[in-house]
Amino acid sequence: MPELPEVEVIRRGIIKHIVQRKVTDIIVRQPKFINAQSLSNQNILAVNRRGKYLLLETSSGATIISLGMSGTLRIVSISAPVSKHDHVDFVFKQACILRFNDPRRFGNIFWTPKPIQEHPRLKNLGPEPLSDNFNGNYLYQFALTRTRSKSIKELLMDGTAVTGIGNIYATETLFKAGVAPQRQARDVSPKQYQKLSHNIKQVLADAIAQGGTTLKDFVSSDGKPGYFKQQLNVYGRSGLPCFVCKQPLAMLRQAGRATVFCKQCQT
DNA sequence: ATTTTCTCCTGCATGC
DNA sequence: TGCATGCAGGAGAAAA
Repeated sequence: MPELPEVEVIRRGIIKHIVQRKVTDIIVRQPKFINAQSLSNQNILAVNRRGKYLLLETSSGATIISLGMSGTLRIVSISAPVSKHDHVDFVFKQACILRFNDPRRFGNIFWTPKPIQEHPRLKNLGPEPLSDNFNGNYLYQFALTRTRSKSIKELLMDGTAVTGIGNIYATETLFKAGVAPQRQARDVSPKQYQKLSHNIKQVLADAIAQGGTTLKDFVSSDGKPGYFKQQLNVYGRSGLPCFVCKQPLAMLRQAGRATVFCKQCQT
């Protein structure tokens, strides 16, 4: 499940292969992703990221790619055999193919003319967690003025509050900060928000450095898995002993998503 | 206005 | 062996 770090790892992996190159052909094998055609014959000027969205920018606009749950983008050779769920090929003539594969098809591909940030999917996104305008004070103020009864976990996963943090990293961050996931966002203190925002940046930066988190199927653009999984403290470890206090980790469901946490270490 | 549920979808684990 | 069931989950849309 690509979250911000995985998308960033992919961005860094593909950029050198496709920037300043022209897309000469686009093969769409799944009708859902027909919008990919809009990139035809255009030159890629930049490869950027906004939250979990990847932006292939051209002089007239951008193709916006969301990887959903299971989407991957790989750089493969022109003659690479097509396999199952290879839904889109962006062909760069005599260079390579940027290949989009997505078994669960939760991904999306859009085209937007300039200005890119006005696209409905991007317009209402909160700040980038790794940027300077995301900090403890911002989060605290947001919780106070923009939430009524959201839990802290739900706040971290609310894209309008801060973008790119998914279930894995929200769960991990709360453990690191020692904050119980079910607590009301409004009741978390400024000091704890300070710690949370710091931990968010740390965890995300760490995960990027490790090449992302591979649970089952995430691979970067060159096919390599990420190694952050080895640093996961709680995610996916329900019932297993807490690394700190040895008590079995608890699990609860918030807004439909599983949260694993330690009742003793997180208060 | 906010919160819950539904909807995409496939693959894998479980249970009979 | 194979079938049905359940779950995972990002995020918009619809429903409550």
